[in-house]
Amino acid sequence: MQYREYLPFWDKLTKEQQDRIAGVIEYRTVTKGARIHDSSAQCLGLVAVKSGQLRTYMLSEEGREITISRLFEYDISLLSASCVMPDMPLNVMIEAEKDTQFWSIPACLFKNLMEESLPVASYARTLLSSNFSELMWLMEQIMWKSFDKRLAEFLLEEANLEEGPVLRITHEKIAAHLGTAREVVTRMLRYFQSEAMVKLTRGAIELTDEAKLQALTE
Amino acid sequence: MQYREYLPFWDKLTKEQQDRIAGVIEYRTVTKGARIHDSSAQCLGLVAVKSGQLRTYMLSEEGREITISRLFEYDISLLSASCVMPDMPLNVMIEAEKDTQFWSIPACLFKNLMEESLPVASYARTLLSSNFSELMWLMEQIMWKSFDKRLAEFLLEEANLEEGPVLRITHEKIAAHLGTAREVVTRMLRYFQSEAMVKLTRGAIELTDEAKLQALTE
DNA sequence: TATATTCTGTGACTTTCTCACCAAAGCGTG
DNA sequence: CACGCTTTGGTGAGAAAGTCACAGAATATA
Repeated sequence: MQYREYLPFWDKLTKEQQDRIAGVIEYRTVTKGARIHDSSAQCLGLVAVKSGQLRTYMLSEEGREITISRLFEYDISLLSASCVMPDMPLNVMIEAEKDTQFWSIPACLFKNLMEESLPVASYARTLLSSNFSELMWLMEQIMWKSFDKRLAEFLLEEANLEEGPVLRITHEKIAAHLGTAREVVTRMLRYFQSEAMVKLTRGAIELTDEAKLQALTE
Repeated sequence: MQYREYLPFWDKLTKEQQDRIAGVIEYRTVTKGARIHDSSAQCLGLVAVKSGQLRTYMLSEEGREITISRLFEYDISLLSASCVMPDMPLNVMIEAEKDTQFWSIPACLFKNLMEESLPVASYARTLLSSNFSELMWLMEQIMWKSFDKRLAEFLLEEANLEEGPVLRITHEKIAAHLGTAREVVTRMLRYFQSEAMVKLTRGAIELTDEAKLQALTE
């Protein structure tokens, strides 16, 4: 029942609408690494994260990935509802970066709600608009920033999430986040190490000079 | 007054709302090459194209460009209204690729309409969702497709627009559309010519083997 | 015609990506 | 522990794409 607080538009719904949600909303627990949505499967609908961490990403035919966005507690994603949106089939996948608990509202119900409730339509519009901005930002990064800057930024971000200077992540994963090849990450990290910005060990990266990394991003 | 037919949500508005639009809607005529919106200037709001052709694009600090979308008759864009959308300042520019006539509704009015009219909110949501899809598609192109395929696709698209196999466009412009450097375009075009797919002359490109270009894109 | 401007062509170099392969570290089982 | 297996990281060679500098050709303009 506590899902109300995770749905910002809840209070703006009629009793009847709330009941409809209550009737079909699903609560799920997934473990780290689980893939909870792919473009082939039927639509998951709206996803509201209760705890943990999800990652949305694009997947190429050759198996290359790039992270589009990351979802934390109280975040909501409509990407998985893209099937009710017009036209193009988006190759968006969602997987759990940590053990995660979330609710999902089937796409068809949410679509109906958007069509009959102004607050829901507004909320969806705001969300989409913010997703759009973020995608534009990502595109700017990819198009116009050199890889050393992008990697430095990623490492700092990651350190922030982990709340410590030691990241337990493989080069492979980093490559998937940034949409490049593992070798490229390895080589750049070695360069960072030679400049004393990081210390590399198997499966972990320790940031030894965050200021220097920060300087690099600018 | 004929702008009604260019605003798909017009019939769903109240008389009062229609009057408010009528009071502030602007009709403008611009000539080819004109820049009608940049991220610095105040918001243009919603743009509805009556005739001609507009191009929305991103601009990097170094002056590099990449085309995000192209707008033709009956197309509507909210990009220029991004200021009313949350957060990030988008570096989106709009310029006229041909002499163009369009209407614009100020962002603040449109924002109000979205908040009070379900059909308008719905329409905006649909538009945003479709913009998002297109941006995702563009990103896939950039990330996973080699440049020869992207260029071939662009040439064919352009030939379609011009309704003829002779494109009057410079390498520089193509580079701006595709987000790359002019030299890269020149070299690839020379390669296409050596393969008898195009014939190059100053300021123009003739497609001499569209089938072969088509084959390249797949 | 003379001059300026725009457009295209090219070589040399850097960055990023790809491919192929190898080595080291950890894991599980007998 | 010893053995093989899997995961992770390292590296060279070469291709693709972007950068820089400059030059020549075509066109516009004076």
